[in-house]
Amino acid sequence: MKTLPDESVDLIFADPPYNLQLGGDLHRPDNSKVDAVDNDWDQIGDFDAYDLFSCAWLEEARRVLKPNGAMWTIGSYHNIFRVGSFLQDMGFWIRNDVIWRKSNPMPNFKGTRFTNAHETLIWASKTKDAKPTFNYAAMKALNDGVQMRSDWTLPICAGGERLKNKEGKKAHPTQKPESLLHRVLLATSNPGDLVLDPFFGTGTTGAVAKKLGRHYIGIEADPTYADVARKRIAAINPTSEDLLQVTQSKRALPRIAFGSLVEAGLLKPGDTLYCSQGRRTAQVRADGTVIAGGQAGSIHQMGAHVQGAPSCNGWTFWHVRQGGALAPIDVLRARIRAELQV
Amino acid sequence: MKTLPDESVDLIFADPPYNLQLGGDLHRPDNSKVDAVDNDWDQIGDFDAYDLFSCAWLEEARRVLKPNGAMWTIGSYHNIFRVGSFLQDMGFWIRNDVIWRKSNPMPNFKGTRFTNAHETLIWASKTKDAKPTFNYAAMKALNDGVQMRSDWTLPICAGGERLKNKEGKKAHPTQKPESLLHRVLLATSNPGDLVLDPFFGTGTTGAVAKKLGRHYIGIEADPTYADVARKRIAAINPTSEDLLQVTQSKRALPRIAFGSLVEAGLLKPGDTLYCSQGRRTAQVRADGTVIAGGQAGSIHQMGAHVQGAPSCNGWTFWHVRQGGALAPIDVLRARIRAELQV
DNA sequence: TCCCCATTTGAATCGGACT
DNA sequence: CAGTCCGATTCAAATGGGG
Repeated sequence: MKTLPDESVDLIFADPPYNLQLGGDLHRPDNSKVDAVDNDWDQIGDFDAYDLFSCAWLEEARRVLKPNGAMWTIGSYHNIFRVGSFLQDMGFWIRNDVIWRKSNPMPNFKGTRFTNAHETLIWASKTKDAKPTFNYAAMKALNDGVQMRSDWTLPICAGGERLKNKEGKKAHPTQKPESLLHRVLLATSNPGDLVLDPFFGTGTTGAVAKKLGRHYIGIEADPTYADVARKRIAAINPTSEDLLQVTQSKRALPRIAFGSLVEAGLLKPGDTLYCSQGRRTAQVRADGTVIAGGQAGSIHQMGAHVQGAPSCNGWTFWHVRQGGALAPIDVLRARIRAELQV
Repeated sequence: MKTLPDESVDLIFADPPYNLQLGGDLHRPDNSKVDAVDNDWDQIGDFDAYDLFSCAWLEEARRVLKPNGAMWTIGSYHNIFRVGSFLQDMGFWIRNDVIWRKSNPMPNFKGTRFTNAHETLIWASKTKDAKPTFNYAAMKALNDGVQMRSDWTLPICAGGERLKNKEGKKAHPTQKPESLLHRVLLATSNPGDLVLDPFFGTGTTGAVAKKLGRHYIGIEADPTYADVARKRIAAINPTSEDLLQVTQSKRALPRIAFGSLVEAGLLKPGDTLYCSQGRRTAQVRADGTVIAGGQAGSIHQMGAHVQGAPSCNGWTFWHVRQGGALAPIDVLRARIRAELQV
């Protein structure tokens, strides 16, 4: 990076080591072992060492970035707060933080935390007054005609896209999906621009840059990764129709948990639910379970329980009293759905 | 906050001002503890005051929080990276960063950025080794039976929930939705706990705490906001205690020794246990150990032994013959537990 | 060729009570 | 405080084999 001239690149995408601090081995409930990121390159050290490392590469990034260039970084809660603070301290101006919302994250196997289902990207310009590229209309088109939001729901890199080594194992433990880079490059660069990735890995940034007609520079310390990246990018046909591809955003009908009704205040803990006849009742608890017939469980389980049935759709079985009459709780769900649809 | 005793609160929810630069109406507290700031950062002018302010209230928060208490903060990209870094520097241990994904955010009117559609929360414990409350099973129940993720889709505070002043304008510019606090308090506190909100505003934290049977302390500098909060919370009827019980994790259930089953006569020495396929067997001994694969030990040890697995839950691995079919010995444990309840 | 079911896997700061 | 041992704990998507 030191060899690059000042103010020479249009966009930097940096996926630095996260400096994960893992304990012992982690096993799934079926006793299989999780293939964790325990590579040496991720073990930077304590916060002081990581801060020194971060400042060093960020200073170089700042030097080589054009005045109106785009600065992107990605990270998790382990490192992103530190990187974000340094960006601000150095005078970068944050335009957005963007959430990569994983559609298929790894679960929390021990039941100790929320599923770690996202990573955070930061899009910054070099200064407050800079005029970085932002292809607003392209983003809107990519998002079915409505403004692109700061949360992007994309699957993790798997299947045929995931590069394997000779042993059939993943070639890199943290390969990013091309869809993510596609959106980054399409949004904040133009064809012919020069893109720099100082942590190239297996070259996702280069692959997408080539497909989208951007030039690229990739820096990678590990020769094995660099070799994989070279072969990968060489196999890409730059004149293909890939240039026209856009990732489709899937907008499935959102699933609504019964607990959402309690959170939203449409139902309160202690409220009574009735069957359509009004003879069976259930009481709502704070976590979205209900008590009926002396047991606690979901609206579906307890609907089945009081009927002695194998299953039950609680949304249509249980009712609330509305102005003297009984209305199925499905009408409350419809109200939540209406709010969620922008 | 200075008047509160050390290690006295179970949960802190802090919604600090997001940025000194933008509002300009952020006043540094007169009693800010400058000597507590031991960071040696090379700060850029505008962030200095905000950092001093942040460190001051975070240090106090750390002092009053119980060793196993929960620390929550919320913010946007303007301030959350700084707050998150300070939390780490002070020794807080981040458990999750959580994304509040707004279903109805304000659009970006000028088309210059992505719609700012989320805010970031940080859930941290006081130290790495702390054992904070996490109601895993309740969160899973609230999310329709699947593990709660780190991204929460909830609408912004609007409609009847949004407090208005006499002129019909919003009483507070950044009132948080009760649904957000509901999830925070339900996940990481228990009924009877003491919740502190050092930036109380119009009292959303207090309102939800009262509804969920948590005690609360709210600190608010602006008397107008404090007045709104007092009236708002006074109008709330607390929920009766028994309905605040939430789905319990199995870890919270009383522990039953396998030997209890032998003592109670549910199993006899010499009885045979089977794996679910019936191919592996074990023999029960009088002291609650079993013999399998030529060795003797606990049901867990022998379950792991015959599978060649690192560990095993013997309660679900081993079965007994009941009327021709196989049933896990866990059903026998359930019978003992039911008797203990009486 | 298609459907079904079992298997595999992904940036993870992943337990806790008792001796 | 370290060691021991009980025993709780997973979701979405891709892959691959059998019918």
